[in-house]
Amino acid sequence: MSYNGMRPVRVRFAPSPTGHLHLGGLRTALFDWLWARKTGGKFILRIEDTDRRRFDPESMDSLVSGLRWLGLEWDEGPDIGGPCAPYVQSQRQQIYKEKAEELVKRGAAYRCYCTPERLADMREEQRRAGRRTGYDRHCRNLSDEERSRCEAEGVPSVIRLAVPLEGVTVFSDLLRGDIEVENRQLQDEVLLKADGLPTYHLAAMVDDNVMEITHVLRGEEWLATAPVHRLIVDAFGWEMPVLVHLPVILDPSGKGKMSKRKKMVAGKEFLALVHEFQDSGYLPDAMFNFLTNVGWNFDPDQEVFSREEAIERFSLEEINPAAAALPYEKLDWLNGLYIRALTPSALKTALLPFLSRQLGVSETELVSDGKLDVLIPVIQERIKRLDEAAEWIDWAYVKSDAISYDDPKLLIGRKLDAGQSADILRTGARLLAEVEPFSAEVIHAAFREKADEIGVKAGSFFGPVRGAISGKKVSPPLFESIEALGRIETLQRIGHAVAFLEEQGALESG
RNA sequence: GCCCCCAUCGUCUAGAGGACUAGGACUCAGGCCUUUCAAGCCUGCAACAGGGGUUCGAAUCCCCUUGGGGGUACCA
Repeated sequence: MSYNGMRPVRVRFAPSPTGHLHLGGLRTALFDWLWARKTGGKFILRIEDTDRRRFDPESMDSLVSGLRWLGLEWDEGPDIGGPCAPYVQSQRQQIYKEKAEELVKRGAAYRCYCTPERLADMREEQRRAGRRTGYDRHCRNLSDEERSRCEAEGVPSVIRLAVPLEGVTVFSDLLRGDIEVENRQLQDEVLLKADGLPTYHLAAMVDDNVMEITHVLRGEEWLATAPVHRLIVDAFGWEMPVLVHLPVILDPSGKGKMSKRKKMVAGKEFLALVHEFQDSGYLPDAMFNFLTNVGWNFDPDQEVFSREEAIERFSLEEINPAAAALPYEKLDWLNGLYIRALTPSALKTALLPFLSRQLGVSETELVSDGKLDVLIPVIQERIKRLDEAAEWIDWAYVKSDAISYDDPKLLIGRKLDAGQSADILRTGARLLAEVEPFSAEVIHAAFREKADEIGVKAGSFFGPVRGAISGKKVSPPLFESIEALGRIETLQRIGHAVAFLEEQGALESG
């Protein structure tokens, strides 16, 4: 597939390095990538760092690592170069300056000498008068004498676009069709700032042209300034790329654009930054699957699909122009699905950094004992995020005397009293002392047999043991847990539990 | 305020005039399974914002209202 039947597709993700990459940006990049891969075109990464004040040096890492995390490799970009290098706008200053001057010569733009103070006063006055705010075009009508006087005095200036005073500007959005805007609603936007750097309006149009971008995917927040971009492109006599304004991603309340700032909704803090999702243990494949289905739909009857399938089916025309909130619960569900689809060994690898951090045990130590190999397969279907694993198995990584039995119900079997529960625990301990080999399967069989023999329900038997070894009411399956813990440690914990029950009993009767 | 965009279950969505008694997924509720918790399976609750047109026929087309979102910087 190609643009105009001729040009190969070239799309670009053009973030500005002003902070951490958030999910909205990642989704834009994802759709760019999908389109490039589908069409056999190029996916380009371009850094739009034309705002010196908002520049954040750390954001480059965030951008790059976020994109890589999702697996969106680019074909041209700052780090790998390409035919249109450099791909960092601050390194392309000269070209914007020339292009801006060119527009001035053509009469499509003009120098403006207004100070920021005058602009601020003007806006203030407009606001007070209840009028529409906007540049009053003071410098558009400067006489030649005034102009040369300003130049002679060295008054700092910007270059502004000379928007037609009348008529309408029409541009086309792939998802919304033709959109018509009256020129009198438009501003004489600044193209080149006083510091010599371009604004987005100029820089993006110039680069999109120079880099032969065929499709521009960007956030819906750009829709309002698209007519200005059309005017700029026309002034140069260039061809307009296909515009695709992606719906904004709303915060979970469904109100307002998801921002980088932390926000609480329904008493819960929700994630917005890519690295936060990463740190919470979402799998890249799950995130890819999830994000692809927000604003676009793979198939109403198939929720889970591979990258290849997504590339195969993706189409720009099918993108839904309506803003959407992220279905976070669906993400959790999907992530759980992907976790369960992992091989235990792959899951172990993915889990190691999380467990190490949360359990305070080094990764080498975690790998050296065999516990994880027994435990991971049984917690696999119980976790939806990687960061949930630690709380399932933390009891296996503490000393036996660190297990607390404070909750009195912990060691009491269903329909049993404290004395009977202690007996049950002693029975279990006897079994565990002899069983050979010390494996979940064998232990399980032994316990079953004993339960039948003494006429105790499985739940009543296993419950106290579970409490004894884990200190928890809810734990991974009991027999794998026992196997992971090992015979000595298990017997020690049961011993402590029995002692605890006896102590309780003594206190009560005494 | 002004300009622009959008509008199907709580949420993500299918639906491009008759196949709609509006489908799927998540969530939630109930059930089965079961050593706890999960997972799995089954069942259920739940939507075309409102009003006018157009048409034999409208969730689908048009208009208005309402609601929501975006923009209104020498930020992107």
